[in-house]
Parts: sequence; structure tokens; C-alpha cells
Amino acid sequence: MASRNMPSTNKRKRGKNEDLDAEKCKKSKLEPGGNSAKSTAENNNRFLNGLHILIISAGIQKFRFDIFKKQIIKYGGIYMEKFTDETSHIIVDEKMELDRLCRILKWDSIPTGVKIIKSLWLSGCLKDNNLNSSANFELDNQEFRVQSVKNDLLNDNVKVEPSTSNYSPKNEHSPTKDHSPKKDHSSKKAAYSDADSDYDEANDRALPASPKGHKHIPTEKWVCSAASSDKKKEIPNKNVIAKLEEMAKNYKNSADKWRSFGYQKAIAALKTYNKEITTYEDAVALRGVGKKLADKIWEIIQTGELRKLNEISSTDEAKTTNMFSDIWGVGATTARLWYTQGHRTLANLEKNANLNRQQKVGLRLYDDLKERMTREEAGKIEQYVKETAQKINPGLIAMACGSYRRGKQTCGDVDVLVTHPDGKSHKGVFQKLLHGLHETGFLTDDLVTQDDHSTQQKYLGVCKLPEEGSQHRRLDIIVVPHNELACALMYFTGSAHFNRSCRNLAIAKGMSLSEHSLNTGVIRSHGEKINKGTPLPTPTEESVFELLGIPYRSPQERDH
DNA sequence: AACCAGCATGT
DNA sequence: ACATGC
DNA sequence: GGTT
Ligand SMILES: O=c1ccn([C@H]2C[C@H](O)[C@@H](COP(=O)(O)OP(=O)(O)OP(=O)(O)O)O2)c(=O)[nH]1
Ligand SMILES: [Mg+2]
Repeated sequence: MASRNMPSTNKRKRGKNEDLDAEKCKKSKLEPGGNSAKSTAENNNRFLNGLHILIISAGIQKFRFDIFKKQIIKYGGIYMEKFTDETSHIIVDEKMELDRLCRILKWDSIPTGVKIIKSLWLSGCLKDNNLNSSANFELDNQEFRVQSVKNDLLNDNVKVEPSTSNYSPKNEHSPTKDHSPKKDHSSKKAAYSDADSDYDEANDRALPASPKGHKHIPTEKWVCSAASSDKKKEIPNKNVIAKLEEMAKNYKNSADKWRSFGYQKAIAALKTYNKEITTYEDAVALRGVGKKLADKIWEIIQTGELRKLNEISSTDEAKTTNMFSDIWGVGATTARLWYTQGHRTLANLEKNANLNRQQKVGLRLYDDLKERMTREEAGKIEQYVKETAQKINPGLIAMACGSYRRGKQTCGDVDVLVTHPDGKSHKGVFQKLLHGLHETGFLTDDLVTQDDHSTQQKYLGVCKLPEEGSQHRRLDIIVVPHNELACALMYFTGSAHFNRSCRNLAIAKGMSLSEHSLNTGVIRSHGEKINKGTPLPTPTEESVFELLGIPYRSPQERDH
């Protein structure tokens, strides 16, 4: 990411890249949540002042990488996205070798005046709050460097594996992989071209790929119609899914959202593939599962464990940031900030960290809000909101969507949609409804709302049934105009994965789908919408499916 | 190397 | 602008 | 992370 760039001879390019760099610096200085007195004091010790530091990401975990980045800026250094002639320090992984570095940076030779230092140096500096000597961390002397570079260039085809010492995961994998092919993957891949109906990248592929003997391609060709409807007692690949979900969570909480996204997509593919995966080939044939994930899946199948996961999960960082991220209102950025500030426990957080209002609620109700409720309890909450709404106006429609509408046996929260058939009486409902729900003490805490309710579209809060032993539960309410009901229902029913699939399909068809409308004639340029397009009439959910060109799916079938 | 959904609210 | 969440 |  922050590497592969121009030879040292090049002056930096003007324009885009510089803007980006400047942008990044600005961003990182705006730390969320404010800082404690302690860290303010730390900020004054700008021991990295004037240093232009480039981190080579290869071999360095994203988690550490991001902390480095943030801390460099915090302590007065300049974080560099790419190598320029201003670069003073290059931070590399402990296992980095000079020839590899040269290839990464496309260097013919090593520039002078640049220190190439192992990352432990930076770790030490940050730990000691001091610019330590880098002598013990610099890579070997120059003559050696130049030579090794030359050798590489001569050899031309340098595929030198960086993993010289220690174990090499790849090598441990490949032999095992060879045991697997009990299958001839003759008709394995992609027999069908589902270009037209590519409604979910992961799922569309998953099904067609599975039937080795199934001649039927009938309607199941679109996972849309059959996908998640059947609840199984035995979930195939359960352990694999569990491990990958942990990986996804770890990466999410280390702010590597796209890596997490990749895992989640693979998980979705596995869930849709209703059979036990037994071979590497099985796994890699799934859309959304590439070689690296197939390797990991294979390892889990063979050993029941994933070393990479054990490695990550055993770290203090992962444990702590995962715990912090379970607080409502605390995401990856804040969790990691608190970690780098030295916080390790929830109790410590309460006393010493800087929490916003939502996070204080989240922390206070930590245990309750982590739990899912039974479907039955969710039904009672829906009913409570519905009755309160209809006391205000009997014509109001209120229904639980989300996991409840999809028929799940447990619900993480209750998502209530409110509208009115006359197309206008939904206005002003928030004010009255929230007042009604507060009045009885049903709502215990607000998380996201609006003071004057003038343009409010959603309410996120906490409620508690008036019953013995009831727990605090998350409640989401949206109020929508009746002409947006279909799209709002689609959105609020989900699942989130399902929504994103539909929206991806919409993009592919030159449309755009949101909770408000399905627009056509959308023009995008460089990923950005130039023209919002025009809303299509969508009287029913069915009409949305039809306009998207996919068969209707009941809520239960949208549980991806 | 770009893309991976689109939006509301809080700070 | 960014973080967080739906 | 994967796909295009
Ligand atoms: O990133 C998201 C999250 C949610 N939603 C939609 C789909 C989802 O079904 C609905 C409600 O969100 P919630 O987080 O409550 O998910 P859920 O499907 O109801 O699951 P849970 O049982 O955890 O509440 O909002 C999205 O479109 N994108
Ligand atoms: Mg929900």
C-alpha cells in the first residue's frame, strides 16, 4: 500500500498524491473522543519531530501498521505514503531483506541518507517516548546491500521467498494440499454464465458451483429463490465458519475493513454452500474464496485449528480491542486509540478514558446489550411500540423488520418501521411516539435521535419491557413516507449482506438502490455518482425485485 | 489498481 | 471530515 | 480478503 514506487531518481509527482498525503495527515490529527490529560502531555513530547518516515507494509500486520502511522503523526513525525527524496527513515518488518526491499521500492541501488530500520526500533521509541538509537536495528551495511541487489538483477527471475527463517506457512500447506485431490475437477468451475442474474457475487456462484452431478439448473440457479430458507440442524462447515468469523471480527476491529469484508463474503459463500467442504478444490471453487482463504479453510478442515487465528487472538491487542468494540458506539478506531493509551479493562475505561454520551450508555449496559433476545421477547417489544403508535393515530402501521421479519429465533435488537397509508400522517410521529414511549419508562436511554425531531428519520435507543427480570434491549425505529414503504421495507428487513448484494446488482444495471428509492439512469464516474438518476415507482417489495430482474424472495430467504 | 452500498446521526 | 451504526 |  504505502510502497511500490518510483526509483529514487524520480522527483515526486505533483497533484493527486500530494493532496492525498496532506489529507491523510489532517485526518489522523483529528483523534476522536478527545484525549485525556495524560495523552495531551504526551503530545508535547514530539520526539519524532522532523522525521519523514515511510513504513513498508510487507510483513507488518495491518494492526501494528496503523498504530505506527497514528503514533508517528502524534509524536511530530511525518508519515509518508510513498518514498520520496525527503524520506529519512524506512521502517521494515524484522524479516525484511534488502533485495526484497529493493524490489518493492523498485530501487536499482540504495539511496544514501536514508535509514532502513526494523520495526522494533519504532516500537521501542513509542514505548519509551524517546528517540532511541537505531544502531541496533538498522539493516546490514551498504556494500553488502549493493551486492545483493546486483545479484538479484543478474538473476533476473528472482522469486526469492522472503521467509528464510522460521516456519513458512506456505510450505507447511502445500504438501497437505496434495493429499486432497480425490476429485477430478473436470467440470468443476463455472459451467454457467450467470452474467445477467449476477445478483449476489458470492451466492450466485456458490450454488452453480456445487452441483457436480446436479443437472438441474432450474430456478436454483439464482440463489435468490432458495438460499437461506432451510434451517438446518447440522450446519456444514460449522467450525470453518466459526474460525473465519473470528478472523473477520479481528480484522474489523483492527480497522482493516476490506479484509474483514473479504472474510465475510467467503463466510456467506460457505453458508450458502450447504454441503461439507472436504477439499481445497471445493473451497477455492467458491466465488469469494481465493487461494489464501482456501489454504486457511483447508488447514481448519485438517487440523481443526487456524494458527493465524490463534496467533492473533492470543494477543493483548486483539483481546482488548475486541472487548472495547463490543461497547455500543465504540468502533475500531476508538478501541485501538484506547488501547494505545494504555487502557486494558472496562473498569479502567470508565474512570480514565474519554467516552462520549453514547459510549457511556453502551458501557453501562454492556452485558445486556451484548446478548440477543428471544424471538418472543422481540414480538412483545414490537407490540408495545405498535400499541403506543396506534394510540397516537390508529391508522399508523408499525411492524418489526430486521432479523425478526426474517423469522430468526433470536434477535439482536428490534427494528420497527412506522408509516401511514395516507402518505402524510407519518409526519411529526417521532415527537409523539418517542414521548409516549418515554413517558411510561419503556425507553430507558436514547442513543441516536434528534432534539427537535424536525428532520428525524431514525431513532436508536434502549428499551426495557415492564416485566419481572426483563433486560435492556436495543430498539431501532424508522418512520417513512408511504411512497417509500417498499424500499424502506427492503432495507430494514435486510439482511445487510442481502441489501449490499441487491445494491451491487442495481449498480451493475445502471441503477441505485437505497432505503428511499430505486433510481434508474444513474451515471457514475470514477466510482462517484454524477447523476442521481430518477426514482422508479415501487409500490411493493415485489416491484423492486422485478425492476432488479430477480425473483421475489420472502424475508426468510433473505437471511444471508 | 480499482472496487467492494448507501445512508443518518454525533462530534 | 471522520466515526459509528443501521 | 477476493474479483475484475
Ligand atoms: O450495515 C447495515 C446494517 C443493517 N442494514 C439493514 C439490514 C438489517 O436487517 C436492518 C436492521 O439492522 P440490524 O443491525 O438490526 O440487523 P438485523 O438483521 O436485524 O440483525 P440483528 O438480529 O443482529 O438485529 O438494517 C443495512 O442495510 N446495512
Ligand atoms: Mg435487528
